[in-house]
Amino acid sequence: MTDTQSQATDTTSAAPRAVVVPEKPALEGLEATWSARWKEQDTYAFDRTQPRENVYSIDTPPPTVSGSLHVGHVFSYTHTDLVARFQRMRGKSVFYPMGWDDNGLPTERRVQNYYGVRCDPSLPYDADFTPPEKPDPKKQVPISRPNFIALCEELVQQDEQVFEALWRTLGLSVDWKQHYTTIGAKAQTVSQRAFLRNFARGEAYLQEAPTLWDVTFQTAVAQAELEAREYAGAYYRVRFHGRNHQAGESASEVFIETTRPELIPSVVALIAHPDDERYQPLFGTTVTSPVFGVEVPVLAHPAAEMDKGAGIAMCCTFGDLTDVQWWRELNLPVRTLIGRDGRMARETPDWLAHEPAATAYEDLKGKTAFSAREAVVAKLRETGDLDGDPRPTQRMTNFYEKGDKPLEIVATRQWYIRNGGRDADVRQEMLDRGSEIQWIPAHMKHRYDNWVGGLNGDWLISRQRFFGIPFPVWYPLDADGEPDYDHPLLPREDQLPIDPSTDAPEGYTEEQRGKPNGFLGDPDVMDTWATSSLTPQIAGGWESDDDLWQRVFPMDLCTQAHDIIRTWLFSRVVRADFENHAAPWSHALVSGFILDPDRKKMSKSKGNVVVPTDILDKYGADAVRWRAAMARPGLDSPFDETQMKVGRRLAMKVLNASKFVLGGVGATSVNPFEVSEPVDCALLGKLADVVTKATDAFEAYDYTTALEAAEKFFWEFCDDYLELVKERAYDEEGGAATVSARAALAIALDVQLRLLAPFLPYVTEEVWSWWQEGSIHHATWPTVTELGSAAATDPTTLDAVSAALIGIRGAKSNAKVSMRAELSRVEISGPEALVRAAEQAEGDLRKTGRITGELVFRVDAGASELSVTAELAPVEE
RNA sequence: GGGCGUAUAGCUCAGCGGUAGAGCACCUCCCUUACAAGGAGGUGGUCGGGGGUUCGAUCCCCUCUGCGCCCACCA
Repeated sequence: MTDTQSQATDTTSAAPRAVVVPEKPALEGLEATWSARWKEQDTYAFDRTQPRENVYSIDTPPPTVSGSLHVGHVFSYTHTDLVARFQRMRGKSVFYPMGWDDNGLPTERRVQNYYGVRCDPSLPYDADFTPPEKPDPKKQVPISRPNFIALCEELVQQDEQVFEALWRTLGLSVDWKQHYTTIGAKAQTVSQRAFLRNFARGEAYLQEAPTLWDVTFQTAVAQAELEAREYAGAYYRVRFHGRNHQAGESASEVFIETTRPELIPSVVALIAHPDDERYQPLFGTTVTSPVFGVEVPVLAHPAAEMDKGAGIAMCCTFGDLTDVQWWRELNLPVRTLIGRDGRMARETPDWLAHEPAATAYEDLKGKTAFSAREAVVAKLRETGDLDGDPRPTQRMTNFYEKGDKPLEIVATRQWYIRNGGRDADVRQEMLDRGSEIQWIPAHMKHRYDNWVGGLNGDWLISRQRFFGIPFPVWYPLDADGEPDYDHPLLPREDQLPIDPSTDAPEGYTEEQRGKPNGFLGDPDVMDTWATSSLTPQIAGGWESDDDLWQRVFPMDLCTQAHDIIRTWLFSRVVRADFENHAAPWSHALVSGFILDPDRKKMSKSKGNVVVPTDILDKYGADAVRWRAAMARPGLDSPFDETQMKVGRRLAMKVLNASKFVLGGVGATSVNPFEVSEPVDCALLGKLADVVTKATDAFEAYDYTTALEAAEKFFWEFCDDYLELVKERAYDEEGGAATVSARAALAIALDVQLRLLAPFLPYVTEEVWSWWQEGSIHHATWPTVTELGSAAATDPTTLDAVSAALIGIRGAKSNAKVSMRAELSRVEISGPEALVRAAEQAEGDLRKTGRITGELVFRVDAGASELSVTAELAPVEE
């Protein structure tokens, strides 16, 4: 323990402290003052000398720095911080790093818009390049890949400073020395090392296969990045022609329904369900496609649904994922027409080389899917093979979550990591790992199980982009200059990080790049998730700082909102399972979303985003944190600005009440032995219950209940107890009763500040600095023991006294007189226990209620609660 | 279509076997030397509908309905 800690916890010392209470305490400026002080004093530094059992380690989501933060982020990150601060006060050395996700497509897009450039990898590096002064989004300047990367790195640094400033203002107790970025050297080394190991163990593999492809960004995307959206389309009923076969009675034509007639030239089969009576005669025969006259078989497969469309489907390579399944399971040929740019092949493919296909295809060359559709439909009308009018439909279509055109399926060579999508054993392993984690709230585990159970393929990690971590892989070229993908060349781990586009593999020289018998660097980069799936390893010093790693891994907590369970959370489980044979953390805390007041998700496109800096400026960090803490784990919560005011009022009240206790009354002695009066003991008894409740709640990650308990007590402390003992505490003559009140006030304040410190780090730190040494954030979390024997007092005494006081105030309020009005007679009646309890505070009630006449306590055996009647003293004219 | 969650005062939410709670809003009053970006007091709900279990249900079970989210769905 440090010096500051032992001083702060020295609550039995009665020695007077130098107390400096400001004349007019204010919330304004607290963030600037204290966040600077925390930075300067390294208040939240991780003490890495502590053994694992004294460490609490946290894996936080690295925010996408090229994106913008909204209140939802602020709330979710606050939730993590609440737990971090609680654990720190409980005596744990908290490992709380922060990373920036600066890698990947979002940064590329931001750079393109910000500077008005685009990456053209075919261009040479230009050392003198400066971006255009006025970026023109319509005329982006093409620049080389190294120039482009340089701009990415530059902009990302600016963005990161803005983010760090925001997090510091919010008061996140991050240890900024434990900081990382997903494009940084540390992340590159870890990503490449983990990849090499996955490859060596067979968990990562290269495969040419149909892949979901975004034609705008021209990159492959993973299942986890899909988003199903409504998309307008139409059903076209199209005739295929039967061939002359021996069963002369069978249909000479068959109709299919399709929403993508432009794919007719790439049809490879018609497929119906094996049990479908209607198509039994056709199985094993062939039909020819309309317009193009290509002959294809009619096949049976159970994935065909009888009640969908015409019950018989056209299988094209590739229109959708069912096509991929049929292609794979029925061994169909590949007839790809739509290319990586989303356009139809510019050369006539061989299966369309004959007539009438060749002529028909001439018009489709190089067209987008959309215009090709129009062209094919026109031809179908000409030949009469379109039956009836197209029927409009809204259907769900897969999009890349960041894209705005439907995904195509293109056969490409990609890197995959096994995740259970194709292997029941691996899948079960991942489900088992999920069961090792304690989910908060518990039902979020269903999301995880649901996702893992529904995987339909391995995890595609390669992206055909630029600003990302390269694959540490080269391929040897044969005598013809063709790459041998089956025998990749790999670096040693001690050479990492490497860039295969600038580094040459061992045994080769740079001159051999791209030459026959030379080598080729893998041109792709890893997807961001392939790196952020390793945040525990990156932050925790895996394979680079074993001492640290042993102290922090597996981690205690990961936090995230529920939308990234399928991506970030799951992918970290996969990586840690393969590499470390462990779940990466013991607890997963899942935050809900902050919705707009209409309960819609906030999004930039809807224009309903609340900018965090605005509300931080307006209400202060403590108020915003208070509101965040009111959102329980996993529950979505609508944003309501008026609630910030409530948090602000609490923060303000802490300042004022503290000023009164410390400055006004001058109560600073926190010696529990001085507390002797029954009411004062009852206060501490009640406080003991609050401490227990808040502690239990926090240990169960229920920060909201911990806050509610502390806050409720605090308001009662201010409104009732403080009012009640004010006069006695002020009492100039002193005496045991005064000493008792002052000690109770000081102890209660001391404890309450610590209970509130995780939520309101600024005001509590400010007040702490008036009378205590060191930071409150290193003070120990309150315990019942420190309250002394008074902790055992029955708190109902205080409740009875409060009820009497409220009754007295109620009488005045009903009479519409000032609280200062004097009372000539007051009678407090009710059940014996309550009356006797209230009677113990007779002096306090008399003074506080300004009772000048008689104060009668009368037992009314029939009553269930206290009642108060009061007579006003005559007012002098 | 599958899964999960949710339905309590005008709003945001607690409660979860014993005839309803908080904060905000609203109404009334009070400038009481900690606090007027305050304080005191008060109005306000057949706890989504229907069944069932129980001496008793907002709380447990079944069912229906609404809302939200996740997944699947391109014939």
